[in-house]
Amino acid sequence: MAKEITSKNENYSQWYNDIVIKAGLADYSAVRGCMVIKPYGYAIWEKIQRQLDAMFKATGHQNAYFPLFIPKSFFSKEASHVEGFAKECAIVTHYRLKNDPNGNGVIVDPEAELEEELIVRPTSETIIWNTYRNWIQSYRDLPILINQWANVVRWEMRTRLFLRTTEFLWQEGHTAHETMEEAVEETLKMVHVYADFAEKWMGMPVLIGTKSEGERFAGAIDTYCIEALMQDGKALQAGTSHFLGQNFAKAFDVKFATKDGNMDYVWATSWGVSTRLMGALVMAHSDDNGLVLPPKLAPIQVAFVPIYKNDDELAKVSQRIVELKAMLDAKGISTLFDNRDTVKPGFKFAECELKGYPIRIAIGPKDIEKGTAEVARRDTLTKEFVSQENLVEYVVNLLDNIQDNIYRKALEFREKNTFSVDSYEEFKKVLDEKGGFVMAHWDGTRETEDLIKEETKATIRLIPNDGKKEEGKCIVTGKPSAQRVVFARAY
RNA sequence: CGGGGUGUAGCGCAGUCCGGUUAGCGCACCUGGUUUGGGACCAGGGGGUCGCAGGUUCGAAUCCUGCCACCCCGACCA
Repeated sequence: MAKEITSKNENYSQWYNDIVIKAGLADYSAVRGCMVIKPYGYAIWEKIQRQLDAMFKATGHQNAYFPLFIPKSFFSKEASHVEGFAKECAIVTHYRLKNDPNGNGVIVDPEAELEEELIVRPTSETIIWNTYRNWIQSYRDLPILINQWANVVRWEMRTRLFLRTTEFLWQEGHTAHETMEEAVEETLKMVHVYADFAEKWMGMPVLIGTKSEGERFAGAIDTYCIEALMQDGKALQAGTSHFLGQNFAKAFDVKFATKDGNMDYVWATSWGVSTRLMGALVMAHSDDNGLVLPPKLAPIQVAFVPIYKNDDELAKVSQRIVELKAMLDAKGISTLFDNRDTVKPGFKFAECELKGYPIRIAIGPKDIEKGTAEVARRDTLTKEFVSQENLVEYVVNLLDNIQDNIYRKALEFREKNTFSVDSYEEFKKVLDEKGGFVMAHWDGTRETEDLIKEETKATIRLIPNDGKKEEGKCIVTGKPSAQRVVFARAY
């Protein structure tokens, strides 16, 4: 098979592409900027979806589905929103093809032009708020807590598998509230749901904070986010939650009768994570041998590899594996018995590592004799002989252990790559030599933010929500600052 | 949208500069056998409109013109 992976140190982006392609997560497609998510990759996405969906339901949300197409006029209703997305919208102008009279296949039928063009949604605030107007008359109709799983299209200049593609899958929550306090609370609640998910399920530590003006969602009053650090020292925004104030309610005229008989505009939030999380997952944990998956999101948690020299041995080994597999299955562990006779064990071992199965168990004739099994863990690449009697318990514990260890490693990496600097020179030096998160004082102005971005390519990833107040001076202007903010070069 | 690169079998490539049998190689695939505790070996076999369209020529993967696609780097963005 010869699935050589480019070394991470040699060429990080090639390493990333190699893993995505060779581990079978995704494939390039015939369409520019669009990818095919392959079954193994999609299985991971399904696990992500299942857990997040449960968390949304547990916080009182329901799923619904809104149209892919949005009338162009909706976009002009919220000024900053249009400005944010106008440059990357795909537009439907016609609804019919016809045979080319010159015989060159089909052409767009010029007769079939739409009266009003449709925008392929880059996000759904406009269509949803246009709909909510009809659903909300009184405070009794509130809150509305809806989520949708959908695809969206943003016409990007440059694409990267999972991290940035023209079409991607995501979920977007859109809620409507009676008061500002309630909407703010919802916004914060959901960013914490994301943080919880990232840390407990993906094994990926994240910072929680507020976006600066320059990084804020188009149309939001405040954007909260979770931000993770990738192994190349670049930051990756992994989820956002927006407090939209009354901006969309005003744009779409969504008013409600309050308890005291007045009319008021509805308060809104929206929040989302996308298949970009898949990219984050790859870059957070994987190594030069391939993918490393946290057990909680691994489609296959334990792979069995039989070792044998002849049919007789195979029969004995298989029988034992089937029994052990059944015991693990009964514990809710997803297992694979790799009994292909077309490849050798060594090949299977390499493949298990490439695909990131957290645990691999090899059983051969000697194990049958001794009542043991060779248990290898993907995260540390170490192996140990375990007695078959204790195997189930051992595996159950080991899966937890691996989940913890992956998180701990990532956390350690982030801590080692988070720096505090007090001068602009030091700031640039750290960025160039080490990367990572750089904590520095900032005077809070858009001008300084833009200047730093222009000169160093680093952006303010977030203003920490739990940030310790600390008097200091802006590294660029020397103006007073109340707390450090997090800078980084980002994806 | 700027810069660079690539397009030849499923994948990775050679061949292109300097046109000339039947377009090669490795991996993968198929058949048979031997193998199987870290990416097996031997033998045989199948698979190609050389990205597309024109042109030059007795003859084009190779030269010329145009187009298309994808990747990488940058600006923009989740």
